[in-house]
Amino acid sequence: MWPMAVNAPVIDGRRVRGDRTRQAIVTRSAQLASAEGLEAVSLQRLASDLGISKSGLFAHFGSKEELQLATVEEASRVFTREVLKPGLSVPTGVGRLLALCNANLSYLERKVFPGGCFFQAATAEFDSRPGPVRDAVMEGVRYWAGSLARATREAQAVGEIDPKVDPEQLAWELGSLLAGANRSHVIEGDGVGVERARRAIQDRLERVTTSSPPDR
Amino acid sequence: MWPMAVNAPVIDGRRVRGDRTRQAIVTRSAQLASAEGLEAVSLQRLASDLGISKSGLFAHFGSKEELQLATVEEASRVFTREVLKPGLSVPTGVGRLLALCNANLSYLERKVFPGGCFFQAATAEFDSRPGPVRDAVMEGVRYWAGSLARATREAQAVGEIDPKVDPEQLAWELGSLLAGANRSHVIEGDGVGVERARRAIQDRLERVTTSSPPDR
DNA sequence: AATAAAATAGCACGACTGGTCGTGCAAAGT
DNA sequence: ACTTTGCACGACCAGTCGTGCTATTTTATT
Repeated sequence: MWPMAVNAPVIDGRRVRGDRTRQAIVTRSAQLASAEGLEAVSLQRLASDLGISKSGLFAHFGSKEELQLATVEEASRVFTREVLKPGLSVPTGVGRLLALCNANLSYLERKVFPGGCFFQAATAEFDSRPGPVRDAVMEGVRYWAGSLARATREAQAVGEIDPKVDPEQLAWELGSLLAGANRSHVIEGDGVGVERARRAIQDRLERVTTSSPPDR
Repeated sequence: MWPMAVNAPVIDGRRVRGDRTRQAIVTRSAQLASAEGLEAVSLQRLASDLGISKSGLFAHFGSKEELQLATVEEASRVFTREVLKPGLSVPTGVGRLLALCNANLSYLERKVFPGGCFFQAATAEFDSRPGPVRDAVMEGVRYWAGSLARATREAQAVGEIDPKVDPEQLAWELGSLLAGANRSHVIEGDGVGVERARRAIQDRLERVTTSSPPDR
């Protein structure tokens, strides 16, 4: 009966049904928003899509902005689970850097969000619109960029990347190539962009990787 | 008095004022849409911004979709004037390829569109929304990607780029780096992203440029 | 100066928006 | 068995959306 019940958080026996509904709402909201935009997903649209009433949906959030914030939170959880966690499970070094990139590309290929990367869509939509939603989106984006940069610095620190390269610059380039993969993947539909990004990243990393560990 | 009147097309003495108004409308529409999105710019918003009535504005277009199409057309004209024309004025070769990239970066720095590249914003908004507007946006995007690819192939044909590199791959990477510059420029506000892109492109081109013309 | 035509303004419409209200129902606690 | 609590519902609000229809003003031609 309950649509898209994901996690039934039976904390101490209370608030079972409501939380399941709420989880289903933010999950579907994130999916729709990745394709159509956060603002384009109206309460009516989302409610009828889930088979519930608009007011029943709205009761879970004090305002539409809070629904949007909850949606961004949900997207953050998904991104962490699907990209950050698998990437960071690889030991520090060029391997981890590559794993992060590949996890991102895989997350695009598997269409975890049907409209491509949620944060890329949300960034384009809210970049020039100040407010709490924009701040939440930006926090996610910055965390991802920071993770790439940190992984690059660490790979350099363990001697696997030429000490002459600027790690921030390298991380920026990798991030741009990954973003380009998302763009191509969404507008072309096929996997050409992802393959191009994979090759570009492989090339770029090979060029800065030290052939052998320094002191051994 | 007339805001941003560009071309006053006094063809045979008729339709002077109306065309100026129409031009002012699409110009402002493109500016606003680059920052807030094409759909977010309502007729009311645009009309009051221009100091005219909503119905007076609407009379110039049969529907909102036609206004959006006219806006995309205007953005195409601006992009051609500000990026394609200056870039293609440089002779074929790596110089032209670099000129195209630099023209794009300059167009970002000069904030020709206050919300960053119009087509990048429009792509993100309409990528998953079929229709004439999406088609028009995609045509512009594909033309730009095609121009980059053609310039790359030509530079290779005149022997300035290593014949072993895949020109489509190289052009894709340059396009992604330029898109990354726009993203950074919009969300960070400063010129760091543009500088990163400039350096990355310089590096990437230097690496594939043949040190001297082949047969001489 | 008179007239035709074009451009703009005024107004109202149906649809939809985010948001509030009171009500009913099902489960939990006593 | 009775009460309390939480969740979802339908009806409704004021406001805005795009879009027509009609009037009024402005311009060009005679």
